[in-house]
Amino acid sequence: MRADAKRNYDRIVEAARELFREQGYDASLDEVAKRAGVGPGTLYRHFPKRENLIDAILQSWMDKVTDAADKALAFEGDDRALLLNWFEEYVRLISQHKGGPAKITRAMGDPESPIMTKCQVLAGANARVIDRLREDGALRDDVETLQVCRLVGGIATVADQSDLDPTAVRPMLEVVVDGLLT
Amino acid sequence: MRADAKRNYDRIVEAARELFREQGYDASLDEVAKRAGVGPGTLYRHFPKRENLIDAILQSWMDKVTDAADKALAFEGDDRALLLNWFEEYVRLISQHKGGPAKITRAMGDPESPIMTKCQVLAGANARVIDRLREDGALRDDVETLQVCRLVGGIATVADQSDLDPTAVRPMLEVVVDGLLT
DNA sequence: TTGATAACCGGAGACAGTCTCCGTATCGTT
DNA sequence: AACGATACGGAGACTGTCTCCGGTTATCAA
Repeated sequence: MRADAKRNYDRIVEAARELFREQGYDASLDEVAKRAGVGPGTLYRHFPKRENLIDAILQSWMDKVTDAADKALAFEGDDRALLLNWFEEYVRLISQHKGGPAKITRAMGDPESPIMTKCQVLAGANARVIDRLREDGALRDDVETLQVCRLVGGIATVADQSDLDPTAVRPMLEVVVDGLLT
Repeated sequence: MRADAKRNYDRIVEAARELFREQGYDASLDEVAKRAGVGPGTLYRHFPKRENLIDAILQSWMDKVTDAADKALAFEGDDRALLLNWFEEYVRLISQHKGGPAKITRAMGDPESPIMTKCQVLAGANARVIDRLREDGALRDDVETLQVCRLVGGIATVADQSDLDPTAVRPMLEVVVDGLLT
C-alpha cells in the first residue's frame, strides 16, 4: 500500500469514527469524505460498502469485547447476576453508535456482511459465557448461543430505535435471563 | 372532501398496500404515486409523511388485532401455551410487511407518530392478555405491558431484518414466556 | 537525478428518493 | 354558465449513493 493511500485510509477511518459517533451509522458517507479532506471516489475505493468502513472502525472494538467477556467470567456471584451483568455489557458494547444494534445483530447471520468476522468475535465471547453456565447446569438445555445473541440484540435494537435509557432495558434483560436459567 | 380527492386518496392507499406488500414499508413513495396514477404532489398532500400512509393501510388491521386477542383469551389450555400462542400471533400481526416490526414497535412510545393510535390498539390487545394472566397469578408481579410489547417486538424486529422463519422465532418466544411466568 | 509506470486522487455527474411550489384543471354551487 | 374553492401534477430543488476517468503522485530502476 502506497504511503499516501495509507494516509488517506487512516484519515477516512478517523473522520468516520467521529461522524458516526455524532450521528450514528447512517451518517452521510460524502460528509465523511469531506471531513477527511478526500473526494468521494477515494472513500469508495477504500471502502466499497458502508459496512467496510464500519468494519475498520470496529477493529479496536474486538479487544473490548473479549475483555468484557473475561470480566464477566471472573465475576464472583450467582449465575443470575453474572448473566445479567454480561447482557448489560453486551447491550452497551453494541449500542455505542446509533444504528449499531440492528446492524451488528443482522450481520451476525449474514455471510455476505463485511463485518461478519467482527460479529463472530462477539458471538464467541457470548458463547464463552453461555457455555460456562451450561457446564454449571444452570441453563436450560436447549438454548443456542446465536439465539441468545438475537434475543439480547433485539432488546438493544428496540432500545436504540426508541431512545430508551439503560434503566428501561434492565427489566427486559431480567425477563430473558429468568427465561434462560433453569 | 371533494369527489376526485377521495377517489385519488383511495387509489393511493390501494397502490401503497400493494407495493408495501411486495417491497415492504421502505418502498419508494414516488413509485406508489406512479402506480396510483397520480403526481407526487397529490400523494404528499394527502399523506405528508410515510407513516400517514401506513396509518391508512393499518385501518382494517385493527380489527384483526382485536380478533386475535379475543381468540387468544378464548384459548383452552394452560397459561404457558396461551401466552406462547398469543406472542406468535403478535409477531405475525406486526410482521405482515417487511419493516413493520421496527416501525410499529418504535411508534409504540412515540406520541408524534401518526400510527400511534393504531399501536395503542395493539398495546391494548396485549394488555388484555397480560392482565388476564396477571389476575390468574400466573405472571411475575413486576411486568409492564409496554415492556412485553418491546420484548416481543424486538424479537420480531431481528427476525424481520435477518429473514428468519417462524421456526427460528418460536424458541426465542419460549424464553420470554418462561421468563414472564412465575 | 531522472524518467517510466503503476497506483492513487478527486470531483463532476449519473442516478434514485424525498418533498415543494405553483400554474392549471376540476368540482360543486349559485 | 360562471365563479370561487379545492385539488391536481409535474418540474425541479435537495440530499445521499456511487462511478468514471483525466490528471497527479509515489516509487523504483537505471
